[in-house]
Amino acid sequence: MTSQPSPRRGRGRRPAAEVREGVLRAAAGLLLAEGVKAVTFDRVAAAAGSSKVTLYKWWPSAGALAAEAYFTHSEQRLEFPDTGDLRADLTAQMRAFVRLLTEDRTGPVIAGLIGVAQTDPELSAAFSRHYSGPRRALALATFEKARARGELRDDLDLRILVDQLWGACYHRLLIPDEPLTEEFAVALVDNALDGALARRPGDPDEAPAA
Amino acid sequence: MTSQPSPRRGRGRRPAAEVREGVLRAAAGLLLAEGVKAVTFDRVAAAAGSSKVTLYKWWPSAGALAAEAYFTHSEQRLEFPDTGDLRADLTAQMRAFVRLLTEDRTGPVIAGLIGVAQTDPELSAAFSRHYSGPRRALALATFEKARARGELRDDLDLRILVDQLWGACYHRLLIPDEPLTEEFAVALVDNALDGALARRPGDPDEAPAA
DNA sequence: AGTCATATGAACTCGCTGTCCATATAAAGG
DNA sequence: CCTTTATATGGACAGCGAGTTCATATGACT
Repeated sequence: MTSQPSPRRGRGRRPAAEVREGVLRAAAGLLLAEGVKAVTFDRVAAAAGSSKVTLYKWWPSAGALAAEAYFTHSEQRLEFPDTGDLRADLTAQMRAFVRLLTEDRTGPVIAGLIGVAQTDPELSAAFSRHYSGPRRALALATFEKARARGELRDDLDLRILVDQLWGACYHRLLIPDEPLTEEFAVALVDNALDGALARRPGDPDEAPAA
Repeated sequence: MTSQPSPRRGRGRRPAAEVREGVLRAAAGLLLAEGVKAVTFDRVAAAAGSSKVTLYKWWPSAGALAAEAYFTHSEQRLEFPDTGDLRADLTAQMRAFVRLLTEDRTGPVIAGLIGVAQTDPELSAAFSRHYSGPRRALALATFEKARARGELRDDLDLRILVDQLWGACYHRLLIPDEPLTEEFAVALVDNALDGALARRPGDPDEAPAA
């Protein structure tokens, strides 16, 4: 009788894990359905059937709660293909990333989280720790391997390469002056690998501008 | 007494231009002093000594008001050096951009505006129209000229080059996993122009991956 | 001067924030 | 099994901002 987990569970203390789980589930629901702005302490508490006070105890800001809810419930695969052909692997990776960012729900959610992060340090930290950080590290590791294989220049700052590629995609996501497409992803990789210069730098005589 | 333009100007209609000017000035003050979050209709109206109703009539959202205030009062120079040496010009431009983004006030303000824009379509449109759009067009024009001079590859999508360069800077501004420095700007330009590959593509025979 | 357009203050509803209680109950200890 | 302690709960609260409505005062135009 008393061990039944549900029927009239209303008032007093409930196990912390159970409460947290319910709150995160409710927050994720609101986040995916209505966007970041809908994730307020008030609405999450109401949707989860919990008390606002409980939420304030565990999460420093609504943004941090939204971030944790998203990262918890979206189990993204963090994998890089590594076939030994950097251009092919990178192209596949960037296409997948663009596909993720242009999905109906995912794109706006990620953009919204980054947006709120600009005025919510807690969310910013959570985003770096759970999302952008690991991905950056993974990309870097892939580049290290490619460089060890001799595919990349030795004098390159690989971190900058990450900004050139992922940053370009985020740029089109966050400041949508140009469309974010898979063709963009493909051309982006080529640009980054081959460079923009017309004169191939292999030539000893740099053609003078005349 | 009654013709004095200021002392007891309280009640009735005032010239639209004068009101708008005061509102924008107040909004810019709040924006620079306390950030985007401080630019609310309530506070701007109070600071400008105007009525909230007036603000609602002219600006669709607090974000749009903040954007207009910023663009109006920050008269940025929209110039590109064009000495005929693309690498030097671009390096100068990116250094200046990074310097702008890392200024005490400007950086957070721009980041905040982009952040709010993720959930404020009006602000997003204003940002594109007044800020990112013109800058993108200017950069593109510079690249066109460089390409006409033969400095850039003919098959290049120049718009992507813009994303690689400016997008990388915005990336470090908005998702601060790595520092945004002038050294970064310099290396970024080199990366974009020279490419990341170790094999110089100048060779007529493209080395097959085997 | 008279008329019209409109900026104004005040008041209002609503939602969200952040914090205060007293209470009910789960978990731990005897 | 009973007691104690920790804590989740509902309710209430003040404060702020969004967004609207109203009557009024006054600049601008005829």
